[in-house]
Amino acid sequence: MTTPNSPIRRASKELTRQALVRAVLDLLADRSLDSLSLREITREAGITPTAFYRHYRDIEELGLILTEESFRSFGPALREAGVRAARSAGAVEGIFDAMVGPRSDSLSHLRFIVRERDGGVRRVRRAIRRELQLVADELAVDLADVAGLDGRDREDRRTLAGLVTETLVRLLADMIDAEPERQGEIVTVAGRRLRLLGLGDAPAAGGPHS
Amino acid sequence: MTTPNSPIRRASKELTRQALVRAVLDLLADRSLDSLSLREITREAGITPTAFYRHYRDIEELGLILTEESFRSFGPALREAGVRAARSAGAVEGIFDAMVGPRSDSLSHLRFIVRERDGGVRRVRRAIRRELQLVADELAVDLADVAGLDGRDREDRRTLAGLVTETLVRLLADMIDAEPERQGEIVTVAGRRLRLLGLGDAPAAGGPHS
DNA sequence: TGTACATCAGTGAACGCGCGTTCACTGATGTAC
DNA sequence: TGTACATCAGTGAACGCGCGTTCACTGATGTAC
Repeated sequence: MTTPNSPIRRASKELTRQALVRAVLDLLADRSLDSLSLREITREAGITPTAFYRHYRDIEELGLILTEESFRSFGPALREAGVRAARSAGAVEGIFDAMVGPRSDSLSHLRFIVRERDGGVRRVRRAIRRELQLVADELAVDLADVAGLDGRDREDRRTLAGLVTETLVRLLADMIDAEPERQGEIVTVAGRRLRLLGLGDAPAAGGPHS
Repeated sequence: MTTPNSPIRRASKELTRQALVRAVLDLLADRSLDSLSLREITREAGITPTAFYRHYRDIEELGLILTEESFRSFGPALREAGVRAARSAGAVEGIFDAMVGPRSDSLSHLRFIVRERDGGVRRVRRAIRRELQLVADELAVDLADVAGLDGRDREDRRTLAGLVTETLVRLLADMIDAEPERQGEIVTVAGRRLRLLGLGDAPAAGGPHS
Protein backbone atom coordinates (compact mmCIF):
# COMPACT_ATOMS: atom_id res chain seq x y z
CA MET A 1 0.00 0.00 0.00
CA THR A 2 3.00 2.33 0.33
CA THR A 3 5.50 2.25 -2.52
CA PRO A 4 5.57 5.83 -3.73
CA ASN A 5 9.19 6.62 -2.86
CA SER A 6 12.33 5.10 -4.20
CA PRO A 7 15.61 6.57 -5.36
CA ILE A 8 15.59 5.37 -8.98
CA ARG A 9 11.97 6.24 -9.65
CA ARG A 10 12.40 9.65 -8.10
CA ALA A 11 15.50 10.36 -10.15
CA SER A 12 13.86 9.24 -13.36
CA LYS A 13 10.78 11.33 -12.75
CA GLU A 14 12.95 14.32 -11.94
CA LEU A 15 14.79 13.88 -15.23
CA THR A 16 11.57 14.02 -17.20
CA ARG A 17 10.47 17.10 -15.30
CA GLN A 18 13.73 18.80 -16.15
CA ALA A 19 13.25 17.86 -19.78
CA LEU A 20 9.81 19.48 -19.75
CA VAL A 21 11.14 22.62 -18.10
CA ARG A 22 13.97 22.90 -20.58
CA ALA A 23 11.59 22.28 -23.48
CA VAL A 24 9.46 25.25 -22.45
CA LEU A 25 12.48 27.47 -21.89
CA ASP A 26 13.78 26.61 -25.36
CA LEU A 27 10.44 27.12 -27.08
CA LEU A 28 10.07 30.47 -25.33
CA ALA A 29 13.03 31.85 -27.29
CA ASP A 30 10.64 33.60 -29.65
CA ARG A 31 7.18 32.72 -28.41
CA SER A 32 5.16 33.35 -25.33
CA LEU A 33 3.95 30.81 -22.79
CA ASP A 34 0.27 30.89 -23.70
CA SER A 35 1.01 30.18 -27.35
CA LEU A 36 2.78 26.89 -26.64
CA SER A 37 0.83 23.69 -27.13
CA LEU A 38 1.10 20.75 -24.80
CA ARG A 39 2.05 18.51 -27.72
CA GLU A 40 4.82 20.86 -28.81
CA ILE A 41 6.28 20.84 -25.33
CA THR A 42 6.19 17.08 -24.91
CA ARG A 43 7.59 16.58 -28.43
CA GLU A 44 10.50 18.86 -27.55
CA ALA A 45 10.96 17.05 -24.23
CA GLY A 46 10.94 13.63 -25.89
CA ILE A 47 7.89 12.11 -24.20
CA THR A 48 4.34 11.39 -25.33
CA PRO A 49 1.64 14.00 -24.75
CA THR A 50 -0.06 11.67 -22.30
CA ALA A 51 2.94 11.53 -20.01
CA PHE A 52 2.72 15.26 -19.40
CA TYR A 53 -0.20 14.68 -17.01
CA ARG A 54 1.95 12.48 -14.78
CA HIS A 55 3.78 15.68 -13.81
CA TYR A 56 1.61 18.75 -14.19
CA ARG A 57 -2.07 19.49 -14.42
CA ASP A 58 -1.58 21.92 -17.31
CA ILE A 59 0.87 24.38 -18.84
CA GLU A 60 -0.01 27.08 -16.34
CA GLU A 61 1.13 24.87 -13.49
CA LEU A 62 4.38 24.19 -15.32
CA GLY A 63 4.72 27.95 -15.75
CA LEU A 64 4.53 28.47 -12.00
CA ILE A 65 7.20 25.84 -11.42
CA LEU A 66 9.31 27.55 -14.04
CA THR A 67 8.94 30.86 -12.26
CA GLU A 68 10.18 29.31 -9.05
CA GLU A 69 13.10 27.63 -10.74
CA SER A 70 14.06 30.71 -12.74
CA PHE A 71 14.27 32.86 -9.66
CA ARG A 72 16.35 30.31 -7.82
CA SER A 73 19.28 31.32 -10.01
CA PHE A 74 18.18 34.68 -11.39
CA GLY A 75 17.07 36.16 -8.06
CA PRO A 76 20.41 36.03 -6.24
CA ALA A 77 22.23 37.04 -9.43
CA LEU A 78 20.06 40.12 -9.86
CA ARG A 79 20.47 41.05 -6.21
CA GLU A 80 24.23 40.71 -6.49
CA ALA A 81 24.21 42.79 -9.67
CA GLY A 82 22.22 45.47 -7.87
CA VAL A 83 24.83 45.70 -5.12
CA ARG A 84 27.66 45.93 -7.65
CA ALA A 85 25.82 48.61 -9.59
CA ALA A 86 25.24 50.55 -6.38
CA ARG A 87 28.91 50.39 -5.53
CA SER A 88 29.97 51.54 -8.99
CA ALA A 89 27.61 52.54 -11.77
CA GLY A 90 30.47 51.80 -14.15
CA ALA A 91 30.23 48.13 -13.18
CA VAL A 92 27.07 47.90 -15.25
CA GLU A 93 29.22 47.04 -18.26
CA GLY A 94 29.99 43.61 -16.89
CA ILE A 95 26.56 42.85 -15.48
CA PHE A 96 25.03 41.31 -18.57
CA ASP A 97 27.95 38.96 -19.11
CA ALA A 98 28.13 38.18 -15.41
CA MET A 99 24.46 37.23 -15.27
CA VAL A 100 24.37 35.18 -18.41
CA GLY A 101 27.82 33.67 -18.46
CA PRO A 102 28.15 31.30 -15.48
CA ARG A 103 25.22 28.97 -15.93
CA SER A 104 24.03 28.36 -19.48
CA ASP A 105 20.40 28.27 -18.37
CA SER A 106 20.52 31.82 -17.10
CA LEU A 107 19.75 33.37 -20.44
CA SER A 108 16.55 31.39 -20.89
CA HIS A 109 15.51 31.98 -17.28
CA LEU A 110 16.00 35.68 -17.81
CA ARG A 111 14.03 35.59 -21.03
CA PHE A 112 11.21 33.69 -19.39
CA ILE A 113 10.94 36.22 -16.58
CA VAL A 114 11.03 39.23 -18.86
CA ARG A 115 8.60 37.77 -21.38
CA GLU A 116 6.02 36.55 -18.90
CA ARG A 117 6.21 39.38 -16.38
CA ASP A 118 3.48 41.21 -18.31
CA GLY A 119 2.43 38.22 -20.40
CA GLY A 120 -0.85 36.49 -21.04
CA VAL A 121 -1.00 34.10 -18.08
CA ARG A 122 -2.27 35.92 -15.02
CA ARG A 123 -1.02 33.61 -12.28
CA VAL A 124 2.45 33.41 -13.81
CA ARG A 125 2.53 37.19 -14.22
CA ARG A 126 1.66 37.65 -10.58
CA ALA A 127 4.19 35.10 -9.39
CA ILE A 128 6.96 36.80 -11.34
CA ARG A 129 6.04 40.24 -10.03
CA ARG A 130 5.98 38.97 -6.48
CA GLU A 131 9.41 37.39 -6.87
CA LEU A 132 10.85 40.58 -8.35
CA GLN A 133 9.41 42.51 -5.44
CA LEU A 134 11.17 40.14 -3.05
CA VAL A 135 14.49 40.59 -4.86
CA ALA A 136 14.13 44.38 -4.66
CA ASP A 137 13.37 44.19 -0.95
CA GLU A 138 16.40 42.04 -0.31
CA LEU A 139 18.50 44.41 -2.35
CA ALA A 140 17.23 47.26 -0.17
CA VAL A 141 18.71 45.50 2.85
CA ASP A 142 22.01 44.97 1.07
CA LEU A 143 22.20 48.64 0.15
CA ALA A 144 22.54 49.55 3.82
CA ASP A 145 26.10 48.26 3.60
CA VAL A 146 27.04 50.31 0.56
CA ALA A 147 29.21 53.37 1.21
CA GLY A 148 27.30 56.56 0.58
CA LEU A 149 23.90 54.94 1.08
CA ASP A 150 24.25 53.97 4.74
CA GLY A 151 22.90 57.35 5.80
CA ARG A 152 19.53 57.00 4.07
CA ASP A 153 16.49 55.74 5.86
CA ARG A 154 14.89 52.38 5.21
CA GLU A 155 12.04 53.60 3.00
CA ASP A 156 14.47 55.55 0.88
CA ARG A 157 16.63 52.49 0.35
CA ARG A 158 13.60 50.45 -0.63
CA THR A 159 12.64 53.02 -3.24
CA LEU A 160 16.17 53.16 -4.55
CA ALA A 161 16.36 49.37 -4.68
CA GLY A 162 13.14 49.30 -6.69
CA LEU A 163 14.51 51.75 -9.22
CA VAL A 164 17.80 49.87 -9.50
CA THR A 165 15.94 46.60 -10.01
CA GLU A 166 13.77 48.10 -12.74
CA THR A 167 16.77 49.65 -14.44
CA LEU A 168 18.67 46.36 -14.45
CA VAL A 169 15.72 44.30 -15.64
CA ARG A 170 15.18 46.77 -18.49
CA LEU A 171 18.88 46.64 -19.34
CA LEU A 172 18.77 42.86 -19.51
CA ALA A 173 15.48 42.74 -21.42
CA ASP A 174 16.83 45.11 -24.05
CA MET A 175 20.18 43.33 -24.26
CA ILE A 176 18.85 39.84 -24.92
CA ASP A 177 17.39 40.70 -28.25
CA ALA A 178 19.40 43.66 -29.39
CA GLU A 179 21.77 43.42 -32.33
CA PRO A 180 25.36 43.28 -31.03
CA GLU A 181 26.16 46.73 -32.42
CA ARG A 182 23.40 48.29 -30.33
CA GLN A 183 24.38 46.62 -27.07
CA GLY A 184 27.00 49.23 -26.25
CA GLU A 185 24.46 52.00 -26.31
CA ILE A 186 22.06 50.05 -24.08
CA VAL A 187 24.77 49.57 -21.48
CA THR A 188 25.69 53.25 -21.68
CA VAL A 189 22.09 54.31 -21.09
CA ALA A 190 21.78 51.99 -18.09
CA GLY A 191 25.01 53.40 -16.66
CA ARG A 192 23.72 56.96 -17.00
CA ARG A 193 20.49 56.00 -15.28
CA LEU A 194 22.29 54.46 -12.34
CA ARG A 195 24.50 57.54 -12.00
CA LEU A 196 21.48 59.79 -12.08
CA LEU A 197 20.13 57.73 -9.17
CA GLY A 198 23.20 58.93 -7.31
CA LEU A 199 24.97 55.59 -7.38
CA GLY A 200 28.58 54.59 -7.73
CA ASP A 201 31.10 57.15 -8.86
CA ALA A 202 28.71 59.99 -7.98
CA PRO A 203 29.57 63.12 -5.95
CA ALA A 204 28.29 61.34 -2.81
CA ALA A 205 30.62 60.66 0.13
CA GLY A 206 33.13 57.87 -0.41
CA GLY A 207 34.75 56.63 -3.62
CA PRO A 208 33.38 53.99 -6.00
CA HIS A 209 35.33 51.22 -4.26
CA SER A 210 34.31 50.45 -0.65
CA MET B 1 -9.03 50.21 -65.16
CA THR B 2 -9.03 52.65 -62.22
CA THR B 3 -11.78 52.22 -59.67
CA PRO B 4 -9.95 51.60 -56.44
CA ASN B 5 -11.01 54.76 -54.61
CA SER B 6 -14.47 55.84 -53.61
CA PRO B 7 -15.87 57.34 -50.42
CA ILE B 8 -18.37 54.61 -49.55
CA ARG B 9 -16.02 51.71 -50.21
CA ARG B 10 -13.22 53.37 -48.27
CA ALA B 11 -15.46 54.04 -45.30
CA SER B 12 -16.79 50.50 -45.27
CA LYS B 13 -13.34 48.99 -45.47
CA GLU B 14 -12.18 51.26 -42.69
CA LEU B 15 -15.05 50.09 -40.50
CA THR B 16 -14.03 46.48 -40.89
CA ARG B 17 -10.44 47.32 -40.11
CA GLN B 18 -11.51 49.04 -36.94
CA ALA B 19 -13.58 46.00 -36.02
CA LEU B 20 -10.51 43.79 -36.44
CA VAL B 21 -8.36 46.12 -34.36
CA ARG B 22 -10.92 46.25 -31.62
CA ALA B 23 -11.34 42.48 -31.71
CA VAL B 24 -7.64 41.98 -31.04
CA LEU B 25 -7.59 44.59 -28.30
CA ASP B 26 -10.51 42.89 -26.58
CA LEU B 27 -9.07 39.40 -26.90
CA LEU B 28 -5.77 40.65 -25.51
CA ALA B 29 -7.40 41.34 -22.14
CA ASP B 30 -5.96 38.12 -20.79
CA ARG B 31 -4.03 36.60 -23.66
CA SER B 32 -1.01 37.51 -25.68
CA LEU B 33 -0.88 38.37 -29.37
CA ASP B 34 0.82 35.21 -30.57
CA SER B 35 -1.75 33.00 -28.90
CA LEU B 36 -4.67 34.49 -30.83
CA SER B 37 -5.98 32.57 -33.82
CA LEU B 38 -7.05 34.26 -37.01
CA ARG B 39 -10.45 32.63 -36.75
CA GLU B 40 -10.94 33.87 -33.20
CA ILE B 41 -10.16 37.41 -34.29
CA THR B 42 -12.49 37.39 -37.28
CA ARG B 43 -15.24 35.73 -35.24
CA GLU B 44 -14.94 38.53 -32.66
CA ALA B 45 -14.88 41.14 -35.43
CA GLY B 46 -17.98 39.68 -37.09
CA ILE B 47 -16.50 38.72 -40.47
CA THR B 48 -15.50 35.44 -42.08
CA PRO B 49 -11.91 34.20 -41.73
CA THR B 50 -11.40 34.67 -45.45
CA ALA B 51 -12.15 38.38 -45.30
CA PHE B 52 -9.18 38.93 -42.99
CA TYR B 53 -6.83 38.63 -45.94
CA ARG B 54 -8.49 41.58 -47.69
CA HIS B 55 -6.90 43.76 -44.99
CA TYR B 56 -3.77 42.20 -43.56
CA ARG B 57 -1.29 39.57 -44.62
CA ASP B 58 -1.26 37.97 -41.18
CA ILE B 59 -1.68 38.69 -37.47
CA GLU B 60 1.82 40.10 -37.16
CA GLU B 61 1.00 42.81 -39.68
CA LEU B 62 -2.16 43.65 -37.77
CA GLY B 63 -0.01 43.82 -34.63
CA LEU B 64 2.20 46.46 -36.24
CA ILE B 65 -0.84 48.53 -37.21
CA LEU B 66 -2.08 48.17 -33.67
CA THR B 67 1.21 49.45 -32.31
CA GLU B 68 0.95 52.53 -34.49
CA GLU B 69 -2.64 53.16 -33.51
CA SER B 70 -2.04 52.56 -29.81
CA PHE B 71 0.75 55.12 -29.70
CA ARG B 72 -1.32 57.71 -31.53
CA SER B 73 -3.32 58.17 -28.34
CA PHE B 74 -1.05 56.66 -25.70
CA GLY B 75 2.14 58.43 -26.82
CA PRO B 76 1.01 62.01 -26.27
CA ALA B 77 -0.82 61.01 -23.09
CA LEU B 78 2.30 59.43 -21.62
CA ARG B 79 4.39 62.42 -22.59
CA GLU B 80 1.90 64.77 -20.95
CA ALA B 81 1.85 62.58 -17.85
CA GLY B 82 5.64 62.75 -17.74
CA VAL B 83 5.58 66.53 -17.73
CA ARG B 84 2.97 66.62 -14.99
CA ALA B 85 4.94 64.15 -12.91
CA ALA B 86 8.08 66.22 -13.39
CA ARG B 87 6.27 69.34 -12.22
CA SER B 88 4.85 67.63 -9.17
CA ALA B 89 5.58 64.06 -8.12
CA GLY B 90 2.34 64.20 -6.12
CA ALA B 91 0.44 64.50 -9.40
CA VAL B 92 1.11 60.81 -9.99
CA GLU B 93 -2.08 60.02 -8.11
CA GLY B 94 -4.21 61.29 -10.94
CA ILE B 95 -2.12 59.93 -13.79
CA PHE B 96 -3.73 56.53 -14.07
CA ASP B 97 -7.24 57.97 -14.17
CA ALA B 98 -6.16 60.74 -16.52
CA MET B 99 -4.65 58.27 -18.97
CA VAL B 100 -7.45 55.75 -18.93
CA GLY B 101 -10.46 57.96 -18.40
CA PRO B 102 -10.90 60.19 -21.45
CA ARG B 103 -11.03 57.69 -24.29
CA SER B 104 -12.41 54.25 -23.50
CA ASP B 105 -9.89 52.60 -25.80
CA SER B 106 -6.96 53.88 -23.80
CA LEU B 107 -7.01 51.01 -21.36
CA SER B 108 -6.77 48.38 -24.06
CA HIS B 109 -4.10 50.34 -25.93
CA LEU B 110 -2.09 50.55 -22.75
CA ARG B 111 -2.54 46.85 -22.09
CA PHE B 112 -1.48 45.99 -25.61
CA ILE B 113 1.71 48.04 -25.30
CA VAL B 114 2.65 46.65 -21.92
CA ARG B 115 1.87 43.05 -22.84
CA GLU B 116 3.66 43.01 -26.17
CA ARG B 117 6.64 45.18 -25.30
CA ASP B 118 8.53 42.06 -24.25
CA GLY B 119 6.14 39.60 -25.87
CA GLY B 120 6.50 36.78 -28.32
CA VAL B 121 6.36 38.65 -31.63
CA ARG B 122 9.72 40.14 -32.43
CA ARG B 123 8.71 42.84 -34.92
CA VAL B 124 5.90 44.07 -32.68
CA ARG B 125 8.24 44.10 -29.69
CA ARG B 126 10.73 46.19 -31.59
CA ALA B 127 8.11 48.61 -32.88
CA ILE B 128 6.79 49.19 -29.37
CA ARG B 129 10.27 49.76 -27.95
CA ARG B 130 11.08 52.22 -30.69
CA GLU B 131 7.88 54.17 -30.05
CA LEU B 132 8.55 54.29 -26.31
CA GLN B 133 12.03 55.58 -27.04
CA LEU B 134 10.51 58.34 -29.15
CA VAL B 135 8.11 59.31 -26.39
CA ALA B 136 10.97 59.49 -23.89
CA ASP B 137 13.00 61.66 -26.26
CA GLU B 138 10.10 64.05 -26.73
CA LEU B 139 9.59 64.16 -23.00
CA ALA B 140 13.26 65.07 -22.62
CA VAL B 141 12.62 68.16 -24.74
CA ASP B 142 9.56 69.07 -22.70
CA LEU B 143 11.53 68.79 -19.47
CA ALA B 144 13.66 71.76 -20.51
CA ASP B 145 10.64 73.93 -19.68
CA VAL B 146 10.10 72.50 -16.22
CA ALA B 147 11.28 74.68 -13.35
CA GLY B 148 14.24 73.14 -11.56
CA LEU B 149 15.28 71.07 -14.58
CA ASP B 150 16.14 73.90 -16.97
CA GLY B 151 19.67 74.01 -15.68
CA ARG B 152 20.54 70.42 -16.57
CA ASP B 153 22.25 69.55 -19.82
CA ARG B 154 20.57 67.75 -22.69
CA GLU B 155 21.97 64.30 -21.98
CA ASP B 156 20.94 64.55 -18.37
CA ARG B 157 17.40 65.42 -19.35
CA ARG B 158 17.28 62.49 -21.74
CA THR B 159 18.36 60.11 -19.01
CA LEU B 160 15.84 61.58 -16.61
CA ALA B 161 13.10 61.35 -19.22
CA GLY B 162 13.94 57.68 -19.74
CA LEU B 163 13.66 56.94 -16.04
CA VAL B 164 10.39 58.85 -15.75
CA THR B 165 8.98 56.98 -18.74
CA GLU B 166 9.96 53.62 -17.27
CA THR B 167 8.53 54.53 -13.89
CA LEU B 168 5.21 55.58 -15.40
CA VAL B 169 4.94 52.54 -17.67
CA ARG B 170 5.59 50.29 -14.70
CA LEU B 171 3.01 52.18 -12.65
CA LEU B 172 0.42 51.70 -15.37
CA ALA B 173 1.33 48.06 -16.02
CA ASP B 174 0.95 47.22 -12.34
CA MET B 175 -2.26 49.22 -11.99
CA ILE B 176 -4.18 47.58 -14.81
CA ASP B 177 -4.32 44.22 -13.19
CA ALA B 178 -3.97 44.96 -9.51
CA GLU B 179 -6.83 44.42 -7.11
CA PRO B 180 -8.35 47.78 -6.19
CA GLU B 181 -7.09 47.56 -2.62
CA ARG B 182 -3.50 47.31 -3.82
CA GLN B 183 -3.69 50.24 -6.23
CA GLY B 184 -3.03 52.82 -3.53
CA GLU B 185 0.28 51.24 -2.65
CA ILE B 186 1.34 51.10 -6.29
CA VAL B 187 0.68 54.82 -6.70
CA THR B 188 2.56 55.55 -3.50
CA VAL B 189 5.60 53.62 -4.69
CA ALA B 190 5.58 55.44 -8.04
CA GLY B 191 5.38 58.78 -6.24
CA ARG B 192 8.37 57.90 -4.06
CA ARG B 193 10.35 56.88 -7.12
CA LEU B 194 9.64 60.15 -8.89
CA ARG B 195 10.65 62.13 -5.81
CA LEU B 196 13.85 60.15 -5.52
CA LEU B 197 14.57 61.22 -9.10
CA GLY B 198 14.51 64.75 -7.77
CA LEU B 199 11.19 65.67 -9.33
CA GLY B 200 8.31 67.80 -8.23
CA ASP B 201 8.13 68.93 -4.65
CA ALA B 202 11.84 68.26 -4.15
CA PRO B 203 14.37 70.65 -2.58
CA ALA B 204 15.27 71.94 -6.06
CA ALA B 205 14.86 75.61 -7.02
CA GLY B 206 11.28 76.74 -7.76
CA GLY B 207 7.99 75.41 -6.38
CA PRO B 208 5.91 72.55 -7.78
CA HIS B 209 3.68 74.94 -9.75
CA SER B 210 5.26 76.80 -12.69
C1' DT C 1 18.03 -15.59 -2.52
C1' DG C 2 13.58 -16.27 -4.89
C1' DT C 3 8.82 -15.54 -5.85
C1' DA C 4 4.39 -13.28 -6.12
C1' DC C 5 2.30 -8.98 -6.11
C1' DA C 6 1.92 -3.65 -6.21
C1' DT C 7 3.15 0.68 -8.07
C1' DC C 8 3.17 4.06 -11.54
C1' DA C 9 5.85 6.71 -15.43
C1' DG C 10 5.28 6.33 -19.92
C1' DT C 11 2.66 4.34 -24.22
C1' DG C 12 -0.27 4.41 -28.37
C1' DA C 13 -4.73 4.54 -30.35
C1' DA C 14 -8.68 7.11 -30.65
C1' DC C 15 -12.12 11.06 -30.31
C1' DG C 16 -14.07 15.30 -31.94
C1' DC C 17 -12.68 20.06 -32.85
C1' DG C 18 -10.71 24.42 -34.34
C1' DC C 19 -7.05 25.79 -37.09
C1' DG C 20 -4.88 28.58 -41.58
C1' DT C 21 -5.38 28.87 -46.23
C1' DT C 22 -7.33 27.93 -51.08
C1' DC C 23 -10.84 28.65 -54.26
C1' DA C 24 -14.55 30.04 -57.18
C1' DC C 25 -18.42 32.83 -56.02
C1' DT C 26 -21.68 36.98 -55.13
C1' DG C 27 -23.49 41.31 -55.10
C1' DA C 28 -23.13 46.10 -53.80
C1' DT C 29 -20.65 50.09 -55.41
C1' DG C 30 -18.41 52.83 -58.92
C1' DT C 31 -17.30 54.22 -63.84
C1' DA C 32 -17.86 55.11 -68.85
C1' DC C 33 -20.56 56.69 -72.22
C1' DT D 1 -31.03 59.56 -66.95
C1' DG D 2 -30.05 54.79 -68.32
C1' DT D 3 -27.26 50.90 -69.49
C1' DA D 4 -23.34 47.86 -69.76
C1' DC D 5 -19.23 46.71 -67.61
C1' DA D 6 -15.40 46.71 -63.82
C1' DT D 7 -14.02 46.49 -59.14
C1' DC D 8 -13.39 44.22 -54.92
C1' DA D 9 -14.92 43.37 -49.80
C1' DG D 10 -16.95 39.67 -48.07
C1' DT D 11 -18.81 34.61 -48.58
C1' DG D 12 -19.03 29.59 -47.82
C1' DA D 13 -17.34 25.12 -48.77
C1' DA D 14 -13.48 22.40 -48.58
C1' DC D 15 -8.68 20.60 -47.47
C1' DG D 16 -5.43 18.36 -44.47
C1' DC D 17 -3.43 19.00 -39.89
C1' DG D 18 -2.28 19.54 -35.03
C1' DC D 19 -4.69 20.10 -30.97
C1' DG D 20 -6.11 18.49 -25.66
C1' DT D 21 -7.77 14.81 -23.35
C1' DT D 22 -9.56 9.85 -22.49
C1' DC D 23 -8.55 5.19 -22.00
C1' DA D 24 -6.85 0.65 -21.27
C1' DC D 25 -2.24 -0.97 -21.57
C1' DT D 26 2.84 -2.23 -20.57
C1' DG D 27 6.83 -3.17 -18.26
C1' DA D 28 10.53 -1.65 -15.26
C1' DT D 29 11.12 -0.83 -10.40
C1' DG D 30 10.07 -1.68 -5.62
C1' DT D 31 8.10 -4.41 -1.61
C1' DA D 32 6.67 -8.39 1.31
C1' DC D 33 7.72 -12.50 2.89
